[in-house]
This record gives sequence, structure tokens and C-alpha cells, in this order.
Amino acid sequence: MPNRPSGAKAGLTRELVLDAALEYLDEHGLPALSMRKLGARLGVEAMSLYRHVPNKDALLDGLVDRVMELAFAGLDDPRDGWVPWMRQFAHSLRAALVAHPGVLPLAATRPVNSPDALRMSERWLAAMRAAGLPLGRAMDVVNVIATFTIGHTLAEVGRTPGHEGSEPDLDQRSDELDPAEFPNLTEVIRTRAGLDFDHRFTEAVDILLGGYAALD
Amino acid sequence: MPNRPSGAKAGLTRELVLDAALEYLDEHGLPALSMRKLGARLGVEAMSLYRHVPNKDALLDGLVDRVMELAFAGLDDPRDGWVPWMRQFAHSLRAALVAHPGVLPLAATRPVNSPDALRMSERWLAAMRAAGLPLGRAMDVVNVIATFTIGHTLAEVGRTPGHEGSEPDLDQRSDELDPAEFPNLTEVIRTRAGLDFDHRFTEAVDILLGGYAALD
DNA sequence: CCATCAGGTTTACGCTGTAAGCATCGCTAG
DNA sequence: CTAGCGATGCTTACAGCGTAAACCTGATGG
Repeated sequence: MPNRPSGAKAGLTRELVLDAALEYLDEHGLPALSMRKLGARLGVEAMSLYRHVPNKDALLDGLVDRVMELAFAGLDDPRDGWVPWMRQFAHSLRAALVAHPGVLPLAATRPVNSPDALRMSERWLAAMRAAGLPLGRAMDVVNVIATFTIGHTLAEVGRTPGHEGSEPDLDQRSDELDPAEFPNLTEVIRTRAGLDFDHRFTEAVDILLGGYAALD
Repeated sequence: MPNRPSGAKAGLTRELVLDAALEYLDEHGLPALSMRKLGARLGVEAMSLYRHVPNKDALLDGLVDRVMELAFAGLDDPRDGWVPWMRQFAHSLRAALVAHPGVLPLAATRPVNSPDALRMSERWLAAMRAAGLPLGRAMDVVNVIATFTIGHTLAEVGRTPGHEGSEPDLDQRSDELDPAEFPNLTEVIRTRAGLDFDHRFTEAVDILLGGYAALD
């Protein structure tokens, strides 16, 4: 497949591979991502990728790590208070996940004790303690906000990890919905009550943070 | 593989297939579940399963539906108040997911608008409205509690969807953890602060429900 | 100039989901 | 009693997957 003279270097890097993988993932979805197709996109055979990545799982882990890093970028100093910092982090994480929906199922199911994830947890804890929170409480707040954000965004993006648009959104299929069988759902669609994901997420995060803040 | 006289019926049912699949999933994890292996467990060739299930995805959807049904079983009457009902539901859902960890990644990533999921949402909404909650608020509470429960349980079970025990739990690898690089995490392990998932889940659910109840 | 090596390729293996066609059973109609 | 028929399971086949092993080749350092 490569039209480059055989044996010549294509100039791959781990970073380039991850870039291409992330792009492919966001365009075509997780099930469509294979080493062969990723290689093809880079003008290279599948096996070449293994010079830069030990195996497919590690590649996927790298993608999760990347998006997590993205969520951390540009956060304020936590010493201004853990509540605003955590709120900012929650919204930043949600934005990063929405921007890379293909990574979402991965972020949700990767083990929490991979080296990357441990580094991430350490950073969270450091930030929260810098804001004056005791360790146990910091663990609780961090974990609750992170898991809620991932869970909620998962439902928000809400399609099979397969390529997007395979199913229409709930509010686009009001026609096919039998009002006799689904009276409440049809009313939801008609009145558009409770379909605002932004509002729901913001409100829930504030409830959680407010609740923890009141626990002193 | 089947030692039964060729052409004889093995007596499969959709229900039997789902039973076996759920069992296999909980024992060996999602990546290990293949149509051939599932067939083998039932004493049947892989293709035979397709008489009872249109394809693998539909089979997996069926498993999610089953566990969700399990979560609904034995709930009190919602008219006794939506706060206790929702609390009970959250804990029941978490218990069902923990009992069938293989289904968790599926429950998290299946689209929210499959027919089964719609039926489920309708039931939730009906219960909440029976308890006197307005529709929009009902949507918010239901979605927030469900997504948080799934997200938190995902982190709790917390291993690659691959077979369990592939990585030790966080608190079992204190040895390998460099205290210089991970001061906070090592302290977490030493003091066991913030490692109680039960307590964290209960507390967070109560904060959420209390917060919504206070919004009147 | 030659040896080494990093990076890319080729080939191959066992596994996957599933389409198509066939064999065989139990049941029902004549 | 028998003809046929639908239901059920089996066989074969195909394209695609992740990746191990061996190989080739252009660039680099002694």
C-alpha cells in the first residue's frame, strides 16, 4: 500500500500514531478502528504501528490519557477554593469528552489503577488538598464528580460506540413513539421538559459540590 | 461438537441463550464472550444461536435489559415518596450491576433510545410522577441518578472489561507505589481514607436527592 | 567501508461475526 | 399411514481482526 520506496522511513512517531488514532476514532467510532485501517491512514502497513505502540490496548490507553490531559489544561489555581476548581474541572472534563466522543467508552471502562490513571488521581488529590480539603473528603469529591461526569456524558453522547448517527436522537423520533404506550416520553418530547443536558449537568454538579461543602 | 444425533433438537430458547450468555459473561468477561464459545457451553454450534437471536449485539442488548429488569424487581410503591423510592432504586441498580459486572460496560454504552431503554425510561418517569414530581424534574432526577450509579459502579468494579483480577486492586499494590511520586495515593492506602465505595455511593446519592428535594 | 540498527514489510496463524445452503426432526393435513 | 412442511441445528465459507516472527533496506557511527 505505501507508495514510498520500500524500506524508506515514513517518519512515524508515537505522537503521530496517537494523533491519527484519535482523529479516526472521532470520525468513525470505536468498532471501526483497526490497526490495518489506522496504518492505511498513515500510509503504512498495520505491523509498522507496533514499532511505536506495544499493542492496541496500549494505544487506546494513550488516547484516554490524552483526553484527560486535555481536560486538565487551563484550569485555575485550586487554592482559590476547591468548589470552583472542581466545578471548572467537571465542565472541562465534559467538554473534552464531548469533543472526542470515541474515547468516552474507553475512558469509562479502562481500569482505574493503570499507571496513567494513578498519575491522574495523584494530581486530583494534590489539587484538592492544596485547596485545604482533608484526604478522605478529597477522594470522595474527586471520584464522585469524575464518575458522574463520565456517566452523564456517556448518556449524553448516547449512541452505540459504533459510528455516530446510527440512531436518531430521542427528540427526533417523536413520530414513531406510540403515545398510548409511552405517555410520559411523548409529553417529554412535546414540552421539551428535561431535555436540556447542559442545564441538568450544571445543576447536578452544583448540588453535589454544595452538598459536600455543607458537610463541614 | 454436539454428541447428540445430528438433526435432533437441543431445546434452545432465547431465554436459555440469554441465561448462558449472562453466566459466561460474569465468569469470563466481555472480550472472552464469542458466539462459538457460547454455543459450545450450550452443546451447540455457533450458528444455531442465530435461530434465537438476530445477532450478537441484540444478544448483548438482551442482557442489559435483563439486569435492568432485575434492578426494578422488589421496589416499593413510589407513591410513598419519590426520594426513598429513588434511593432504593439507586442501590438496587448498583447491586444488580455489581452482581453482573460483565454487563456493566454494556449498560454504560448502549444507546439510550433503543426500544428497551425507552420502555425503561417510561417506567421511571411513571413512577416519579406517581410520586408527584413534575415531568421535567422527574427527567432530571432519573437521569442524574441513573448515570451517576452506572458511572460510579463502573469505577468500583474498576477493571478492564476483560476477565476480572487481571490487575490487583489499588489497595493491594501499595508496595509498588513510589511514595515520592505518589505521596497522596500512598497516604490513601496507608490511612484507608476514601476507599469505602459503599459509603461514598450512599452519601452522594443522598446529597443529590436532598438537593433536588430542596429545589421546590 | 563495513557493521549495526531502527523502521517498515511480508507472511502467517488462530480467532471473530455471520451469510448461505443443507440435513433432519416433529407435527399436521389428507 | 403418509406427504409435506416448518422449525431447528449443522456445515461450509468469507472477510476481517490482532499480532508473532522473519525479513528487507536505508541511514548512521566507528
